Amino acid sequence: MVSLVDPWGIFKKSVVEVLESSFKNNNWSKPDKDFNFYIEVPPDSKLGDLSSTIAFKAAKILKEKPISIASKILRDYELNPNKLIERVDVVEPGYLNFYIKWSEYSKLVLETILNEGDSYGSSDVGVGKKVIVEHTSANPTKPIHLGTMRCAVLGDITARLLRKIGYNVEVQNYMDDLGRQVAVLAWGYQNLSGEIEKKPEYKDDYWLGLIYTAAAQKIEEKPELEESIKNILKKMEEGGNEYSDLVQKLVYMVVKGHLETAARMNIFYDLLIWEKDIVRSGLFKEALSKMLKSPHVYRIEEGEDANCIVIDMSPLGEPYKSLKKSYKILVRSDGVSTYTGKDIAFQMWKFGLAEADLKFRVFGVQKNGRILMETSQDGEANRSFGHADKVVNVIGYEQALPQQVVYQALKIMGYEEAYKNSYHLSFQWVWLPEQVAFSGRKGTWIGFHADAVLDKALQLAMEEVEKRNPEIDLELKKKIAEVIASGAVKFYLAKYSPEKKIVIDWKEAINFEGDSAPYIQYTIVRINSILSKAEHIGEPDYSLLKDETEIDIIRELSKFPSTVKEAAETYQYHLIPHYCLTLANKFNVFYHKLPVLKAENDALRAARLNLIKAVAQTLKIGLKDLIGIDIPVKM
RNA sequence: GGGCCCGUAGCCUAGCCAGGAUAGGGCGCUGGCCUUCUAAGCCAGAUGUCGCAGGUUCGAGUCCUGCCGGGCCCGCCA
Repeated sequence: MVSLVDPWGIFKKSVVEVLESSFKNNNWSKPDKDFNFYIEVPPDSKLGDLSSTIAFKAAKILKEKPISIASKILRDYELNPNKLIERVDVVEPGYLNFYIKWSEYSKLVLETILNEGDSYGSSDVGVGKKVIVEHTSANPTKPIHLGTMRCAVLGDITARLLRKIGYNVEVQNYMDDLGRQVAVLAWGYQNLSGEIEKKPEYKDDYWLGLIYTAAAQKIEEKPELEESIKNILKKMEEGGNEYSDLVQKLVYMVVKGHLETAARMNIFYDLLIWEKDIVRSGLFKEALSKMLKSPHVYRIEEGEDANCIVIDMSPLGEPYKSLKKSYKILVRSDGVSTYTGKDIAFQMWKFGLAEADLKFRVFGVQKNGRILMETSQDGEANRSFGHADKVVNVIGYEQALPQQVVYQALKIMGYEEAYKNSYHLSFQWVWLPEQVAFSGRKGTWIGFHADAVLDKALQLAMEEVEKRNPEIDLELKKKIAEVIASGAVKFYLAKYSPEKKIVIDWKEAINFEGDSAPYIQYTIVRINSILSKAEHIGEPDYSLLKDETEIDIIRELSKFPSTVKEAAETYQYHLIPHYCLTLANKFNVFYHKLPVLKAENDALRAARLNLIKAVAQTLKIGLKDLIGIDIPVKM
């Protein structure tokens, strides 16, 4: 970490100091210690860079008109001015508007950005702490569809953001290789792989997905096939037989496909976790023995749930949320753990509250060079996994209640820290046109799986590149088209807030104009093109950057560190795409208005060159480092 | 029956948690800008009962209550 300058934060602090000292001066008391002086960004920069509505709030308590309170604050300020503040205006009926002293601020902002380089926006919030981000966790029976991709994109950005603010991040992908669905896949592979031809262009996950869907439909039609599925499930549980080997082989084929798809969007993982290994590691048994130490976890002796081990949720109020009973069953009367039980145990493992006999080995090397590990019976113990200080689970919104139950259970059992540091990053699924849900069983995913969307985007991007840059060679064209296509799709999944349902709209998903990744990519390429023509940069005089388009850019640039921090700490990852769009737009407005290379004099030319360099650099951090979208060399 | 989420122009969306000054963008539509740094861009224009009704407040898209519409969840299943 080089340095951690947050210019906007510094300006805001200056404003707070002005208000604070005036309060002290007038002997006004603050209503509470978190009192924030109601500082906000005015609707128009003509009304200041920051403003405060404190006078309205204080008016009630002091029984004085807002305008007179504001005037008193202004008077105090004028006796003790701040070097970053140009002036303070009092506006009817009582606003206090603070204006930045740009001659000082521009220099601070631009020098900070150019000095810090790629670390601009970094901070030390998470230094020395580890966070686990679990995402994707798709059923390994079919290719990833756009909904799962949204999960992956969301998780990926979360991981990148948390890394940016200093956390040691471990990205996990949890695979259910024991469920009924994989048994159905295995049955299909044995009985239907003859009729569903594997065409050369099919990826394994796509082909097996077709088989899975066909098998699921067949089984639905002929319930008598249920017997075979049960048989396969039994064999899978026993392990060490032809069925368990087959399932492992098929699941590996599918997951490799998932990883390839994710890699197309620059999404990578640190650890694959197989449910089978969790079950065999004895994790649940160990966790359960710890759970039983809590007075709220006990065996029910009689009644309909006799012989079940449960956790009493009534300390949270009875009944908790919409649960029908005041307790949740952790172990069934037949001694088998429930999903809730397993989830609690796994969450405990993530925090290092249960160790179990989990072993790890190398799965492979990813496109970005990072090694991907997996759990395995044949691996070795490795204490570097798990033991997190904070856990983010990126899981669909429909699991809001079960996730809450898991976290609340930690609290009830006395793991207060683990409870406080568990976060369910919930998101709405992607819907097919006409509000049809993605379904593996029904096969509605076919044609809308992530690879298909990316392929279609690639084809359209290629046409665009062909049209706009016919002179460049084919290899480069392909490379550029790929970056544009995957960027467009990833950005589409990233720009909406997670609780909004996305109904697939091809025009929006594969959009190269407007609020899109290519718009930002184009802006960076455009700046790089100017910079490459600049040859020399003289001595800049930043105080010459006086045009409102230049000021707008500097103001926006300076907000980057605080935006990153806010996005990471409040999990509002879509703030980053929006930030990039806003900054790119401000640059483009400036670009059309003022010349850079042919600026009136050398000092201004140098200042503008550094200004646009700072824009390109910040956009690159936002787009490439935080959203994980590459920048083409040419567009 | 209970709980959670969403409802902002023809379509998509930001703003809502921490209430303030003319509700920001994008797509689409109309018109303009490539003999000066890449037009995947920029400028101008039209399009809004912020789901509805109350309430709190000097002030409500934002907070509270009720309702309407849409999605989801409430199992010894996974």
